[in-house]
Amino acid sequence: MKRLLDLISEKTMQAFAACGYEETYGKAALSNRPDLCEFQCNGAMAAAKKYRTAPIKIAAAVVEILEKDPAFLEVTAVNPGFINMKVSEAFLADYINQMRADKDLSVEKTQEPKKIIIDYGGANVAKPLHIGHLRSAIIGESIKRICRFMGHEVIGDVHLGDWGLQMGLIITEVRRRQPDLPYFDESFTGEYPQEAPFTISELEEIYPAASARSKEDEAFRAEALDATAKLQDGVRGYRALWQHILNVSIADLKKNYANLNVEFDLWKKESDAQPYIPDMVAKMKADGFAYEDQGALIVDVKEESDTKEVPPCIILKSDGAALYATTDLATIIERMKLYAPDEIIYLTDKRQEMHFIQVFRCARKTGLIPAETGLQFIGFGTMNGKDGKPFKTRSGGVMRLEYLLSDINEEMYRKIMENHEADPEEARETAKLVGLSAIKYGDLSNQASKDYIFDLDRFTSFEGNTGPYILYTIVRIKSILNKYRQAGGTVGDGELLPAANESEKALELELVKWSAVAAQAYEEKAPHRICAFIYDLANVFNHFYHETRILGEENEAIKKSRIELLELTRKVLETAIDLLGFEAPERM
RNA sequence: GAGUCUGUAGCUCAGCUGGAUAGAGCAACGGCCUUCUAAGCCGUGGGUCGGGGGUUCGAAUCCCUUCAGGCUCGCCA
Repeated sequence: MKRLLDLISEKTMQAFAACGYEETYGKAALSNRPDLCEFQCNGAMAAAKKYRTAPIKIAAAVVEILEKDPAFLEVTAVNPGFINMKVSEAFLADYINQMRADKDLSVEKTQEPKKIIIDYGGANVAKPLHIGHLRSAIIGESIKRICRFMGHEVIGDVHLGDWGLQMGLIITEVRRRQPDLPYFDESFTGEYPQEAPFTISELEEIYPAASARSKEDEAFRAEALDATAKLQDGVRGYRALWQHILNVSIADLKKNYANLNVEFDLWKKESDAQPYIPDMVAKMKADGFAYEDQGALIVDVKEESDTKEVPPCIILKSDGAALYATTDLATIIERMKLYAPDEIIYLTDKRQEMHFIQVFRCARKTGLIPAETGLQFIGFGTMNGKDGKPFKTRSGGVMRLEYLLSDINEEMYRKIMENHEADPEEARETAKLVGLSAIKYGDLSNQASKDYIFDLDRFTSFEGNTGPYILYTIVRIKSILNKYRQAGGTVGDGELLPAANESEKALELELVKWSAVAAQAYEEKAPHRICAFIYDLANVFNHFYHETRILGEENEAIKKSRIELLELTRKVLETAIDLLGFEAPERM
């Protein structure tokens, strides 16, 4: 379905052409002066130079043609050469009716669906999710949903870190504590127990303990390195223990991500890529890309046009071990083999940008990936505390996500109960939805690439530009629609009449922007565009709500029309927040 | 040192493919609940868009320069 702005542009461009000017000068735009007009065209100023004519004369000639079009309520030429337009209420209502009838609410889905893998989340096995994992999960989930909404086939992959020294450390610590377990008995040939020898809380305590010990105790560290090597070599007992660690961790991670309304299609992990490494390395060597330098195996990825030093991509350390880049490259091979995506998007902290530049260049240079397959890195900024420094708890540690969420839920619950009487059970559910909206909207309303201040008090205050404000607006709408239904009314089968007042027209004009906003959010992979839009939409709606009687309207046709306008507003808002990864309750 | 990102109201942020008077929220102050949820609405005050120069009819937006801060710069992830 064509956008309203494009329909208007067609008219202005035709008018420019009819006056003898190049039609590209006639491109229309949204007004930046809503007090003067709804749409504007500034092409007369640009055309003036080429045609050596006063811009106001050009504008006046164009206006003369546009005035005859019933789509416009008002078209004026203003000095020095602006063309200001207001559309007619009937034209607008007609467009909105078409939008209501459109299954995608006017959003143009892609003509060429791509298969896209999004690698986000950044979770590690055996380590609890903490604040540092929040942005990747929230932004990644939203971008995944936006891509999917635009018609692409999207695969979200959490891609767990499960293969480094961390695993050796845990295994060694478990051995230190429970040396008699069969996993450590090399002569053991029977079936290992089904039950893991630790719970998730124990596991979460084991890793930091092991990490600390390895820094003090040389022998322990050596043992952990040895355990890591043995695990990677496939020693049976260590593999079995590792599998327990995975199982226990993944179950816990799934629960935590579910609480965030984050859902992965794939739970792949670093270890899955390991089988691809030997052949990959051999091929890079054979093709002459990889060579030894200072003991390490590297691939040069410098390019002529570089303005800065791009260090070579290290494939193998001087001790022969694989590292981050190796695993990422092997993962690309695995993904191409298993899924053949058209594009892979990586979402991590922006400080990893150089690493991905190296990996991407290396993958292209060595032919791991065809030229037409896209590789995109999206880096997000740091979450800082109110002091502008990386967010820490009062005691200086990193805060676990679980605690953060339960703190927020508790605070929301308290506020709900304080505001009005509510059923405690329903209030708990509502608190979860509202709390999640607070935290997600707080993050997503900022540009992802910038650092941002994580201010819990502000996010949970539910005043102003916040998630709860958006939800409140939706709840107001739902409440009216429910009352209308309870009184025997039906929703979705009516016609929108031309707007009867300014605030109603303003609401319609805002709704019309949805298609362009969704497209831009997708193009830029920018959820904050959606936030900005729904905040505007909520504002315009609340203004309308305040000015206009809906259920109290006596004229039935007008009442029905307004109900339909509310229903469309609700649909757009709920579609939009779904793309941000949260949802609205029925009441709050 | 090189590269890169950021700098907009007291605070937190939009706007940056050039357009008319730079927008929100918070905080401050003042109104609006017998009427569809006041988690709301309306209003007041608050800015040389870090500084300087340039391009343009027109610059927060593009170019140059300068200052301040963050981040990155071969065997961590």
